Amino acid sequence: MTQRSQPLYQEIADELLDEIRSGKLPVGTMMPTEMELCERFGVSRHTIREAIRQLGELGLLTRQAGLGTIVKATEARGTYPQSNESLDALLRYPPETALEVRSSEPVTATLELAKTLGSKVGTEWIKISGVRSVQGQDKPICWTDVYVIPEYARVAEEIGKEPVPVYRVVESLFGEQVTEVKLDLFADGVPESMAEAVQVAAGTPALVVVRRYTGHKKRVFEVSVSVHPQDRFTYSAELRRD
Amino acid sequence: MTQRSQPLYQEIADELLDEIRSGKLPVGTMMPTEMELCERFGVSRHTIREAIRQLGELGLLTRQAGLGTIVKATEARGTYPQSNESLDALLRYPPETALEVRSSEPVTATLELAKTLGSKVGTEWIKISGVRSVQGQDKPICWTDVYVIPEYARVAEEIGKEPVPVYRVVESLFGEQVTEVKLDLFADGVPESMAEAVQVAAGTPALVVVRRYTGHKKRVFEVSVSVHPQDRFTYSAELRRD
DNA sequence: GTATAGCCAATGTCCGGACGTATTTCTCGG
DNA sequence: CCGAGAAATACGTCCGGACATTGGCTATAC
Repeated sequence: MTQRSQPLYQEIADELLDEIRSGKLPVGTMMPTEMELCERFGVSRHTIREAIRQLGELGLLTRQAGLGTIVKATEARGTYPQSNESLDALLRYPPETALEVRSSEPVTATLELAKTLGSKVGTEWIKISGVRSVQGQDKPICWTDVYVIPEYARVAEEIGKEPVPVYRVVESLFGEQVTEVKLDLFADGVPESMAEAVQVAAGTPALVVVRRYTGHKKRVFEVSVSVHPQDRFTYSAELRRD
Repeated sequence: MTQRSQPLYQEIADELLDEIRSGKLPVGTMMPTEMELCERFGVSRHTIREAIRQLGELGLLTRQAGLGTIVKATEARGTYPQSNESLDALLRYPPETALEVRSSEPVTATLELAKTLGSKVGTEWIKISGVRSVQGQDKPICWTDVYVIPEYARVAEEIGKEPVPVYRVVESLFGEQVTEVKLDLFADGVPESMAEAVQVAAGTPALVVVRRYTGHKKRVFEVSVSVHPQDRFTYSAELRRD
């Protein structure tokens, strides 16, 4: 029976993939049912299920008992995963750096700040600001503004005691686990307000890294904005094909 | 039968996972055979295979016909995958942009260039330079220097004809498939040599994105260095816990 | 008009069986 | 003792069957 170079289920998966890619089975539409595919290919339900499973694992289909199988995408999902690393490493959080808190205060989100925070105008936050340094080095690697929800105001007292990221302090004090992080990197000039603290001239090119942390309560509970003057920090990533 | 909160195969997978984690089934050793597990748990081979498959998909086991099932790891791999996206999207390659080639020439890697390229001093490259623009917009979003190995010099003639990334042109002309990309992002000032082309003042803050492409021949075949003046490009990523 | 219950369709779980392919071990012959 | 072939072991593919769970639609009752 299996005298082919590929198993039957793989051949069927490939054929269905071609149909998805060609638009014959468009994104958003229902696939034929398992029974219809059994008839069409003249194979058992088991083989069809395995073929569908292959496509599902590629992220092309989603299946719902009672409803059916829906085409979700035309291309295999991230076949180029990030390397296997912890969240800290994935975020390229500067390792072994302590945040030296310079100020801590409640703020209300203006239009511009709301855009940065990804929150609504008028929302309340605790803003904790300071410089982050690598131990043993003269110049700070960045200025950081950390915004946390008022419920977690107490982290301000704990930050800086250990060289750990703020989200880990939140995690340990309040049990809020990170489920998602959104990351933005862009170029800007170092604002005058923080130039002296990081020991550069105002306007010096800087890499700005914004990290928005969402927890299991489905809300953004922390946003950090780090301003790295040029030559102090490089964000690096490695993407590998399986 | 299925009056439990979890399917049988999931319960068995969980139990086996506990044994792997506790060291009762150490990394590097053989798991019990399918038949042994059928007897032990009093279930069908199908159910055992599904349980094993779950652990296999987590990267904890590898299976070999004729040999058996080997414990490979004690922890599920990378629980913080990058979001499900194609390579283009993962690289945050500016979409629908065409590279307008301004120059193309052979270069020899100086010490500084070798550092950027991740290659040795003295190696030969073809340097293809130009601006990248979004169709319909006035200002280019970046200046790009693309370095390819001399073997792929011919891409210079093809670049810019379609709004596709250079590595895709290489792929289609020469069949070299990307297996790995290393990505660096840092801040710099726009050099005087490219300031006019991107319509900013020299020294303007810029996000510099270096992408190094390795192919299946295990060598870096392309390096691109894009200089994005401030306010023209943001690199964004989303990391989610499963 | 709305809510609820029932029915049907579609996927999910689990059983059993048979044969194919890969790997290792054992046996027999030179 | 060594090599070749056969047998045993273990996973991979594929078939068939049955029942459970999920989701949507339709009909009926209030």
